[in-house]
This record gives sequence, C-alpha cells and structure tokens, in this order.
Amino acid sequence: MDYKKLADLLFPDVKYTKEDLEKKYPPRNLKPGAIVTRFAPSPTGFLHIGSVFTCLVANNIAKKSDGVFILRIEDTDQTRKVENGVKNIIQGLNRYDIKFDEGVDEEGNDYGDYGTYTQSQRKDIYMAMAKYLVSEGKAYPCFCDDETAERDKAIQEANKELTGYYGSYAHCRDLTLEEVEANLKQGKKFAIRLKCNSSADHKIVMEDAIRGTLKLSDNFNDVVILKRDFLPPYNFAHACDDHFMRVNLVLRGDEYIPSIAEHLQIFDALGFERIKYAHIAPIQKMEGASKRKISKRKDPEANVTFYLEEGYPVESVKEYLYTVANSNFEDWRKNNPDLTCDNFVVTADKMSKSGALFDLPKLNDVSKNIISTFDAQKVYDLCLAWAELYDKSFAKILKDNKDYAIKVFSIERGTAKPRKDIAKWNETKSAFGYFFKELFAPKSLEDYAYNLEKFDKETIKKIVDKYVGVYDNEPDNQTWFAKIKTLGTEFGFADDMKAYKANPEAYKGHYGDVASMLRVAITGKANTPDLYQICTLLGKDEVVSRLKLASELLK
RNA sequence: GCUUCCUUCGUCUAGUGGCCUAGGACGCUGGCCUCUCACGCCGGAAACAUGGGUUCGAGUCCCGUAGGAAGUACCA
Repeated sequence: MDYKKLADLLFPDVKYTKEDLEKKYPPRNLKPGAIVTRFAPSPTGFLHIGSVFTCLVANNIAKKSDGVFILRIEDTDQTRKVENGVKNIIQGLNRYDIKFDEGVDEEGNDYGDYGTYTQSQRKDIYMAMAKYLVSEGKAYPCFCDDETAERDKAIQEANKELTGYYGSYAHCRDLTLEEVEANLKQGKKFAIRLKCNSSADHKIVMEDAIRGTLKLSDNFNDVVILKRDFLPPYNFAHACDDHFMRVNLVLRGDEYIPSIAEHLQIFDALGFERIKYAHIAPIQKMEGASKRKISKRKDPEANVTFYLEEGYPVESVKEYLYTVANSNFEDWRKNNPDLTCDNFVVTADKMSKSGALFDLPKLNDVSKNIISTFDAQKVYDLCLAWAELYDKSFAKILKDNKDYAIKVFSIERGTAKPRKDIAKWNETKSAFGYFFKELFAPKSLEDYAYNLEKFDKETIKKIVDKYVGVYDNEPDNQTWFAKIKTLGTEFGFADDMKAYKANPEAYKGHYGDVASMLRVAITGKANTPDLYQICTLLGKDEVVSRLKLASELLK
C-alpha cells in the first residue's frame, strides 16, 4: 500500500510537515529543571475549585522552577462552548493570583511564541500530524458511522468481549486504496484512527510524579485521533499541543490515568519524546457514608463563586488549598508566619494519592487565622468590597461610618494575641453589627443571649438597673472594671476569682458573670471583644440607653 | 462486566522494614491563665480496612478479599 498516496488523497492541502512544525516550535531554552506546564480548561465558564487547586499547584511548580505556565483553551468539543467562558475562567484565576506566562487573554488573543493557544484554531497542526501518521502507515481513515459503532458495542457486550474498535471490529483498518477512493467519491466522511499494535493483556509500566510506578494494561483500541470534523479528541490534541508547546510536565486530574496507555501510544507513533505526568487526585466530598468527587451540579462549594459569595478572603482559600496540596505546608507556615503562602514550594511527590475531602471547618479555621493577621483598614476594605456585592445595606452602613467602623475592627487587633472571630465577611454583620445603631434593635428578651439557666432575669435586671445609675465614661479599664466588681459584691458576686473558686457555694457567682450579663445587655451577644472598649466606642449616651432598653425588656 | 487507581484517628495527613507504646493539624473534649469575651497554654478520647504470607522484626514488602473512586465516547 502506498501510504504517501493515501495521505495525499485524504489531506490534499495540508500546510505543514512534521519538520516544519518542529522548526516552528523549537525546544525551549530554559535552565535545567525548569518546568513547563499548562492549565487546559474547556471554555465552559464554570470555574471548579478543583481547577483552582490544580492551577495553584501547576503555577507554583512552574514559577518556582523558573519555568513556564501556559493557558490553553480546549474547545475541540464545539457543543460545550459557552459565551464568555474563557473570560470567566481567566478572571476567576486572576483573583487567586494565578497568572500565565503564555496563553490566551480575556479577549481571546494569544500571547507567547508557541501559539495559537486555542485548540479550535490549531486545526492545521492536527491535520498535518494526522497526515504524517497516515503517510507512515500508522493511521488510517475510518468511514464507519455511529450506528455501526453502536451495533458493534452491543454485540461485544452480548458476547462479553472487550468493547472498542479492534480486531475484526476494526472494519476500516485494512481498506485498500481503491476502497478509500470509492468512499471518498461517494462523499463519505471519515475520521482518522491510530493503528494499534498492542493488546489488552500487554502491560505497560510508567512513572508518575505523584503516584510513583504505575502498571497499566496497554491500549488495544484503534483510537480516533481526528474526528469527522477534523478536530482532534483530547488524546491527540494533548500529544500535539504538549509536544509543540514544549511542555515537560503534564499536571492533570487522575481521571486520565486509564487513558495513559493510549496517550503513550500516540506519542510514540508521532515520534515525540514522552512527557512526565503528574496525576492529581480530585477534591472529594462526603455524601452519606461514602466519598465522591466534588460535583459542580450538587455542591455549591465546587464553584469558586461560592467562596466569593460567602466572603472568604482569597488568601484563606489559597492557604487552605496549599495545606491540602502538601501536608508539610503547615509546618512551613509555622516557621514562616509572615510570608505569603505563594512563597511555599509545592513538591509533586508529596501530594496525596487519594482524594482529599473538602473540609469546611478546617477552611474556617485557616481563614480565621488569616483574617486575624489583617490590620483594621484591610478588614474594612475587604469587608466593604464584599458587602457592596452581597449586602448593599450593610455596605452603606460601613461607608457612612467609615472611621467608626475601622475603630470597631481595630479592637484587639494588631496585638500579640489578635482576636479570631470571623472566618468570612458574611459573618461580620452578626459578629460586629451591634456596634452600629442601625443594626442594634432588640425587640424582646429572645434577642438577647442571656444565660437564663444560670441566672434568672430578676437578678439580671437588678444588676442592669444598678449599672445604669453608676455607669460613666470611665477613664480607663481598671476604673471601669473596679466598678463592675464593686457592683457585683452588692448582689453577692465574688470580686476575687481565687476566693470564688476556693468556695463557690458562698457566692451567687463571680465578677465574670456580672460582666457577662452587662455584655449581653449592651450588645445582645455573649461573645464580644473587650466590653470596656465597646462601651468607650459606643459612648455614654448609647450605653445608658441600651441598658435602659435591656431593663425594659427584662420585665 | 472489564481495566485501573486508592484505603493510617470523625476529617486532612506524617510514616520509604527496627527511631511507632503510630506523630501533627482541624473538629470534639477536660483543665489552666485571665480584668469580662476571646486569644493563648497544658491535657484527653480517637486510626494502620481484612485474611494470608516474606522477615529475627511489617503501618511500611508480596498475594488474596472487602470497600471506595475513576475510566470503559468521533467528552475532556
């Protein structure tokens, strides 16, 4: 069979030869050890938290090795394309400080020397390489239609045979030149399949950067490398693109592990040097008693917009993702409390082989720590930015009371032991809302967090009433506290903790209990920062009027 | 069904044949500190899926079983 002739017949006008392309996209001149990798999303517009995770890792590995990080758009499945899909993905990633060295910008324009970076525009390359394979006798045109494929699959299933296009089911594998010509004349469309020379019982061994040695069954299928629309499926695009973009580490989800054998066959047929792989386990989620991949349909937290809406700072999400990526991150953090998390160096072989469960409580803990390191101005700015998108009325209050709000956020901040009371901005209102007159409006006893099991409301009312009479703008914390202690003793509360602990029966409670009652009376809440500072900020008039209101509602 | 991967406290994990009486973090919990709430500090409960090997010795190596996950497309 004259394969050259066949190739020319199939692809009469192809722009490049393999040599042209090798020359056009020469090996990169990078320092040894530099990693060239890429993120290759479909432009569906949906940014999955797992994608951010993978990207964060890929970006880190590329940048730390003085390598290159590429954004490639995989849009060969034209049916899944979405308006603004690329833009949404880029913007989403930018928020997490993920920037590409080469790729496509928000408008869809290329930058970098190894483009174009949009697969649907790389048709010439795929066709050239497909033609090359045909001319080498390594690939052939397949004229089978979908019905044939379905029928064969049904037969194979009924016979309990392996499903696929192989052996006697590879109808077009041995077509003669004349038969191909005849089909072409009839206007029959064709796809290109790779001639496979292996079988399922042949095992292959490969080294994965995360998994270590992987033993897999070889591919036995004559896989499609060019679809009827002459666009490649993932497998062929992956080989051509990653080779000609001179990628040297493929980081991708572990759902690709079963198709590694197929990919390796394609690389070999093409005469490309094999590339290193790192297969990342997906982030999982608990459903009932079993784990499953976090799903874009069922789980709101799969979408990055979830973190935006809840008001998690990007630093928090990144910090958390790094803890999932490499467990030694937390040790690193302990030793480098002041560095930003992007200074950490991710190592592929320290990544987990099994999928990590997304742990929201852990994220919250991480986030509380992160926010506790922010200064008041930053808290204000970020909280306001969040509120302007998701809580307009709160945003207005923050803007109308800017200086006051910053004072509120300053309480016990910037100290050696900063407060850790918020994990995300949507908690700010409930944590600090009572500072603002607009947001403090208790209507009944239920709006107060009194511990009525410990103390009855008559006791509380007596104390509140008494305090209204004695409260003043105290000059300092000590004076303020002394007053509370003295007041407590009048009602049988201890003013000395040790004395109380030594003999709790002798007292009704201790000064802490008194402070707690007043705290609730003034703020409505049981957990707040230093009450003295709160009262100072609120001012005497407001404190007194709140105490009176509390007294009223305690009746 | 077939193929492949994975399996250590509730969760994330450390662990590369003796340092493991299995370490850390989150969560839960007891206490201490304290000028109130927190923070912080100290402590506690809590795990090697299972059965066989190999070995003087196994969480670690091998085989089987179970469970979970993924793939099985002219999707990616």
